[in-house]
Amino acid sequence: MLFAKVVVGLPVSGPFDYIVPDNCAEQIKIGSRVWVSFGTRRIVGYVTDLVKKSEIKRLKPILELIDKVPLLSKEMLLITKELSEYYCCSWGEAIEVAIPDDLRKGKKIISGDSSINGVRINSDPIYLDKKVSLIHDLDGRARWGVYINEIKQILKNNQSAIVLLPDVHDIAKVSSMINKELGIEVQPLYRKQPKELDAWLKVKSGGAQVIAGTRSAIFAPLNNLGLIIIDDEASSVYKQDQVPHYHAREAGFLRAKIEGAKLILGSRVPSLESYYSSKKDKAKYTLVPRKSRFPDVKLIDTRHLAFVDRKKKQVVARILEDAIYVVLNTKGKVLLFLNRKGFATQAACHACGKVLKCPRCNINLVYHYKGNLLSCHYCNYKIEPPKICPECNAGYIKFSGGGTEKMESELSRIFPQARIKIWDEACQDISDADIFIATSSVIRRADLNFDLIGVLGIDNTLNRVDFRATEKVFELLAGLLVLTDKNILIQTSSPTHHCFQALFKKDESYFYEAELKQRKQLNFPPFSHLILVKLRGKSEEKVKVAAEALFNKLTKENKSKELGIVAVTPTNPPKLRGNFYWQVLLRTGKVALAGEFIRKGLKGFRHSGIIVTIDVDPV
DNA sequence: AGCACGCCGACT
DNA sequence: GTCGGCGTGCTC
Repeated sequence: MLFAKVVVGLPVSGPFDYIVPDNCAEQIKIGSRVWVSFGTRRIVGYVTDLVKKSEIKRLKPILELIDKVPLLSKEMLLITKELSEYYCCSWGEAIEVAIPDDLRKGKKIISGDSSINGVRINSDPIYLDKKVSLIHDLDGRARWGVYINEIKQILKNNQSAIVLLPDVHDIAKVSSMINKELGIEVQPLYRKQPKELDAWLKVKSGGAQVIAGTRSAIFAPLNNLGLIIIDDEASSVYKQDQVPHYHAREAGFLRAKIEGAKLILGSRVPSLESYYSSKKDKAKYTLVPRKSRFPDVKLIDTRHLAFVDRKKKQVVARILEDAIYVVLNTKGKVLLFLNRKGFATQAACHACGKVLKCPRCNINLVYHYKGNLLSCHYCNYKIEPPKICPECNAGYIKFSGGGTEKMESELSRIFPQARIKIWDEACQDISDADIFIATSSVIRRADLNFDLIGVLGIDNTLNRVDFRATEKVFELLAGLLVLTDKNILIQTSSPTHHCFQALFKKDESYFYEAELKQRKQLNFPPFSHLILVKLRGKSEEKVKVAAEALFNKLTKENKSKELGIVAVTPTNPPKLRGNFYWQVLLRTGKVALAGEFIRKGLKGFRHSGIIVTIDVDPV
C-alpha cells in the first residue's frame, strides 16, 4: 500500500494523506501534481512525499496523476517549504507562486510540446564560491560590467543564471545587452507574459541558460543554477503585496543556499538590510566609486526663511528662486523635484470646511488640473469636482496645498519668460523646456543632466509615520545625484538630519552608519523583524473590536522575551476599497518562533466577517 | 479559499 | 409550513 502526502494551494495547513491507486503507483513521484477530492471539491494537489503507511482513518484516493515526470524538483520543494514557514502561508500557496498559472489549474504538460532547441546543460555539479555579494554602484553605470563578467564565468562552467529586475520594461533592454556582450539568447520570464507556460517549460527542459525576469522569476526552473543576480535590490516591488507576502531577495538567499548558487545584489542605493548583511559578513561588500563629479548640495533651512517668504507662503524660497534665475540666464536646465502629483492636496468647502474625501478610502481627494478631476491616490477613484459643497449646499469648493500642477502655475507667475513643463514618463529629453517639475518617476532616467536641482516639500516624505521614511528620502535624493554634477538645493526644516547631511558631506556611508545606529537604538529592522497581522472587514466597529481582542489574546499568551506584541492600530489609510483595516504589530528576533506563535494564536481566533492575513517583514 | 451545514426571519 | 440569509467549521 502506497500513500501520498499532498499539499494544496489553499490557506490550510497540510500535508493531507491520499491513497495512491495501483494504476499510478509506478509513475507517481515526489513533486508530481495530482487531482484530488478535497472536501467537496476537485482540486490540484502537489505530492511532497510518498510513504508506506498513514495515521489517518478515512482516506480518499488520488483521482488522477497529472505529471509522470515530477514538476517540482527536490530543491524547489525545499525552497517553497522554507518560504512558507517564514512567511506564514501554506506550503501549497508557496508552491503556486513558483509555477505558471496554467500549471496551477492542472493543465497537462504534453511532452514534445516544448522542444529542446537550446543549449543542453551539463548536469555535473561544479564547485563554486558560494558567497553573497552586494555591489554598491554609486554612479549607477558600473554594476552591469560586473554582472556580465559573472554571467560569463557561469556560462564557461555550463551553469545557468537568473537576472532579476524590478520592472517588466527593463527585461528587453537587459536581454539585448547581455546578448550583445555574450552572444547568448536570454529567455524572458514573468507573470502574464504571452505564452508564459511555453517559456517556463522551455527553461525547465534546459532550453535557456540565462533568464531575465521580475519577482516570480526567482523560482525559474533552471537546472544546475550557478548564479542569481538581483538588480536594484532595494526596490520595494520585490515584495509581493498579496499572500504569500514573500520578498524576492529573501527567496534568493534561500535558493542560493539550497542550490549552492552565487547571489549578487546590486544597487545604486542599497537597502539597509543588505548593507547590514555586508557588515555582518553575510555578504561581501563592493563599493564601485563615483566617476562623475559629486554635485554641491546646499541646504535651505525653511525655519529661517525671510519673513516675506513665510508670509506669502512661498513654495520656492528666495535663495532657490535666485539660483533658478542664474541658470535661466545662462540657458541652463532646472529640475524641481516635488514628490506629489496633482494640483492641490486638499479640496474643502469654503463655508462649512467640509473636506472632500474618497468614499472608499476616506482620504483626501487630490485635484488634477489636467482633466479637471478629483482623484484618490490609493484606489484611483475619480469624480468631477462639485461646484458647490455637497455637505452644506452653500459654499464653493476651495483648493489648497500644492502638487506638481500647482507648482507649475506658481512658477509661470514667478518666471514668466521660462518654458515650464511637468516631467512625465513620456518625455523624451529636456530640450523643449527650461524648468522641469518632476516626481520620483524622473529618477529612473540616468541620461539627463541638469544644471540645478531644487528639492521641495521633501519634509512631507521625511515626516511620515514610517520607520523607513528616512531611507525613502535618502533613496530619492541619492537618485537625484545622477541627474546633475553641478548643484542641488534642498528646502527642509530639518537640515541637520543625517539623510541630508550625508549628501552635504558627499559621503553615502555617513547616511548608512547614522541610520543603522538609529535603527539599532530603536530596535527596528535590520536589527529585528516586524510582523503585521492585518484584519479587514466591512464593519469598522467589528474590525476594531476583533483587532483589539487579538492584540489582548496574543499579549496574554506571549511568554517569550524574543517576541514583542507592540501595538494595535488602524492602518494608513484606515479604509481601502470599501474595507476597513486594523493591524497588530509584532517585533521579533526570530521569525520562525514568532510565526509558530501567531499560527497557534489564530487557530482559536474567530470573528465573523473578519479576514486575517500575516505580512512578515512588511515594506 | 470555498462549500455544506445549521439555525432564525419573510413569503406562497 | 419552507426558502434563503449568512455565521461557523472543515477539508486526508
